[in-house]
Amino acid sequence: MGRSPCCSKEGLNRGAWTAMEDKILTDYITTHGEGKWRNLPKRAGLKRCGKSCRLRWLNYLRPDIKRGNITGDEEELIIRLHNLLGNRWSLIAGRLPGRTDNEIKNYWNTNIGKKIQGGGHQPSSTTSCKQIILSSHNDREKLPYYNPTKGHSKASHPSTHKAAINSSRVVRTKASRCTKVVIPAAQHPQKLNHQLDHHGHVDDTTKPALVHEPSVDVDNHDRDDQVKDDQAVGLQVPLLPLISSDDNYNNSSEFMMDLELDESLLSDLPNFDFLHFTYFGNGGGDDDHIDGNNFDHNNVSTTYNEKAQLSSPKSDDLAAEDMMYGVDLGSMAALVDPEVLDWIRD
DNA sequence: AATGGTGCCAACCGCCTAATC
DNA sequence: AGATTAGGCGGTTGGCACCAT
Repeated sequence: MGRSPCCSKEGLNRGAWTAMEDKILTDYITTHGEGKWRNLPKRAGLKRCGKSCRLRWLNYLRPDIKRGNITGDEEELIIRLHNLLGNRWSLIAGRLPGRTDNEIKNYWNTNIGKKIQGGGHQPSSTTSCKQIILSSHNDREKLPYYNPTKGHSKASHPSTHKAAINSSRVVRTKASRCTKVVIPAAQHPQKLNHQLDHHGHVDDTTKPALVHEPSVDVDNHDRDDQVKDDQAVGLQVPLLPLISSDDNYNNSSEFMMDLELDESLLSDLPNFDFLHFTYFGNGGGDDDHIDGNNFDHNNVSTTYNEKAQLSSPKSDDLAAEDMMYGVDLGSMAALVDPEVLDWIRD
């Protein structure tokens, strides 16, 4: 019944990989391709667990991996995505071609977290981490962040912040297969004019954000395949969705789709505190400022909920119909595409 | 030069979900 | 349908390098 065991851990090598092991693994995968990790060690002649082989390949040996020198743009992107997704390192890594989830996780724990904790962060680019985070969550700085200066003290380790993160306004996602296709609102071409190029800058020539094929497992889908898929359908892969004040809330569906919103994420929407989820904007105080190089916005600080209330009013019956999980879908209309709402109602 | 503290990162651990039988 | 496992993920840790004293 079921599958046979992955591997016996007895007699297997552990710890750091040798150059010879790396070569064997690389040669084998170059010849036979990825996957079948369970049988790979035996076939390749490695005394390693398949799981270990997979990890070594994905995090270190893949030819397309960029190592070290995380740029300021990448750092900003990591911060923004982490702000939205929390410790979903694989999702964050999926938006940073050539970067691994492990690398981003390590970078966060050793660099960004410390900078934020210190409060005096000045990243390699012009925008501070703190500014980026405070721009959307002015109270986020109250959360305890990992302080690496204490080494591996459990008292200061990120794991102790799970509760804080889980209780924060991070959108929680789950790894699951996307079974619905949501066509972005292409009828609003002006909304598609602002995408970030791979340097985090606005690219007015960018094509629409991608909508994945329905059978694609967006969470587990390999990011390189994802990029290939994106390119295959002639779409540029935006590294980060951009909400502009010009677009107002109307492009929120693309915003969510670009973050690979699936059913599970939608199911988490009721837990999302829209009331306090403010737009990134460059108006207001210092802490509410985003570098204009990346966000050329007007002074926007209206919350999604406020936007929703400004949107089309609904009758009581409709309002009742639209209540789901205690959330007014009418209010959510400001956040998601109408077609998405229809689908949720179904 | 020796020692201790700290930072960094590769690798392991344990859990979860989908796949398989 | 239920049991079992592979693959994937985030959390955690061991060990090396670097630096200060």
